[in-house]
Amino acid sequence: MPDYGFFDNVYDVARQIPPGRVTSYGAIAHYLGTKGSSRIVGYAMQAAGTAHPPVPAHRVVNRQGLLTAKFHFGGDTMQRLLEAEGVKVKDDQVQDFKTIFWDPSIELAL
DNA sequence: GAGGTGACGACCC
DNA sequence: TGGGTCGCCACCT
Repeated sequence: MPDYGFFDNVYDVARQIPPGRVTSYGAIAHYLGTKGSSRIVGYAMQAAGTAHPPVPAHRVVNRQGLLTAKFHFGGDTMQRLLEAEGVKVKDDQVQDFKTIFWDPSIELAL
């Protein structure tokens, strides 16, 4: 079996994010039990573009709901993807962030 | 084996 | 309220 590390764990959670919803790096890290590793989640997302199967990293934003990953996607690709799912984005910031916020520690806590 | 890096978060002033 | 600084832990070289 493959060496399932922290990255794969992050990918697994990110893939469970339903369309039209977004989550934060800290939320995923907290769900994994390592909230201090919020940076690791972001680092994992960097490799998410090369991960298989692909991970919807565009649904993951920072704690402020800001599209920090947008710079890595290149252009407005991230915003376009979110808007295509019904997520309203303005000024690189997710509108009604707390409303569409998807917390794995709650949704997957069952 | 050790050092450096990083798509963040929380604390301090 | 806003800006700046520190910490934090896994992956890569």
